[in-house]
Amino acid sequence: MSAAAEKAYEAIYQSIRQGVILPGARLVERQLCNELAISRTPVREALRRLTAEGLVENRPRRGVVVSQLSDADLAEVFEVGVGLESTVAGVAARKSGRVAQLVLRRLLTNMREVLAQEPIDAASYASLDHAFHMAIAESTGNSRLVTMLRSTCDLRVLNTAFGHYDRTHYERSLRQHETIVEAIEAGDEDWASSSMRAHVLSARAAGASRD
Amino acid sequence: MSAAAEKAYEAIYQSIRQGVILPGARLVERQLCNELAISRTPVREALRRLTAEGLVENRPRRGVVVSQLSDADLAEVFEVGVGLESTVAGVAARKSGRVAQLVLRRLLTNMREVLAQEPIDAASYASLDHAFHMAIAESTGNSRLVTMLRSTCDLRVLNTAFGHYDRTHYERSLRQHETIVEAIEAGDEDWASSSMRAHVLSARAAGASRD
DNA sequence: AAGCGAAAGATTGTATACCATTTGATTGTA
DNA sequence: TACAATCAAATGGTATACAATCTTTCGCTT
Repeated sequence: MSAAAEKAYEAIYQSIRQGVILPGARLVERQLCNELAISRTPVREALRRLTAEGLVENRPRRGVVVSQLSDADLAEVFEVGVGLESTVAGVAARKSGRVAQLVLRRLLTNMREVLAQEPIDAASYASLDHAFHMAIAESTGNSRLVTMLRSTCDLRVLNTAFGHYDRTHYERSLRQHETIVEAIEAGDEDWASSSMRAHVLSARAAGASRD
Repeated sequence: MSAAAEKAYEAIYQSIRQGVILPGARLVERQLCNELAISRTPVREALRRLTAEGLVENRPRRGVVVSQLSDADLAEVFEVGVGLESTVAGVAARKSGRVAQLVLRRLLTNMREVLAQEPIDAASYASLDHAFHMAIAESTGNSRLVTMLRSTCDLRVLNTAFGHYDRTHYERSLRQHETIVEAIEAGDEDWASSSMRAHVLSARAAGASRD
């Protein structure tokens, strides 16, 4: 993807992830062209890429809308997430190196600091949580795992954001994160895989679409 | 994706999967336009989609080439495959219905018939094997699992095709398929998941990029 | 003869024009 | 007033023209 198309993708992607454009909203090509000062071709390219990643849906001849996940959709995403994340954690336990593990430790520290505040800054925690999961994926050195996980994480973040989380939930999440890091540092594949699985399942049980 | 773009995608996709276009080959947009009698826009759209799926790679300003997987790439694909396929099998054990299971039985029968011949028709078995794995995925009712699995299956099929398989390998593959179906029919998630995992790992061990 | 450099050709990236379909509004009628 | 038919505006799909960049080749110099 080249300059203009990349610019369009990044702009739209960030707008969706940061909630500037809400689920259900319609994306009109010519409108995006004006805002970004580029032509339709790269805009369409960006939209198709977002479609492939599941962030938007393409109704033929009717334009694209930001994906609005039904309960069934969310269940699908979690089903993929449980399998994918536990696989990722297991591989990370086998293959992650020292520097990657230091990054994870650093992220844990930052998360603790966020939870030390009152009230809790949900957006900050969400951002750190996302970074945490992606850091584990990247530590596997498997670019395909990274891509797939990014897709499911983005989808989970789409229609929610720790809305129902209280302090208890956050602290449980942090404890689980700590366990996962310990398992990865120990190089214990099954332990890492299982604790990540438990982590994702508990997030689903909490009714949040994200952990 | 609409008419022309869909046509382009399907044509290029099939050409790659059936080996009409070999890995490493360059795909020139104008040339594809002439062959398909459509303009560049839908051709480019198809190429981007294939890029997202990993079947082709896009070198900016230098065109797209059919993906040629290195050993490291293949290892990545298998790492994803092991996790994804075992997840799929587990979900299938929980959710697949009677008709889906009958389809699997039918595929087993067909595979047995292929192996009853001498010499073994590798292409036929490969086709049935692919259908088998995709049928399990579809029986989960989870469209996202289907999409992801299709991607990894296609990649595995890309640079090989049972080249190193002898009759022993084929028969082992068939036995494993039978076990997987039994586990799914029994509704036993762990059994299904484990036997699928074993199946994929044994395929990797056999040195083939496909099972 | 070998190597470097410039120009020409080929090919991708971007912009725009045109066509087909959808959407919505307006007007006429029951 | 309610409904339906029709027409206009909006918008996505496709084709094509233009620009930027890469590749290759040909010629010049050493």
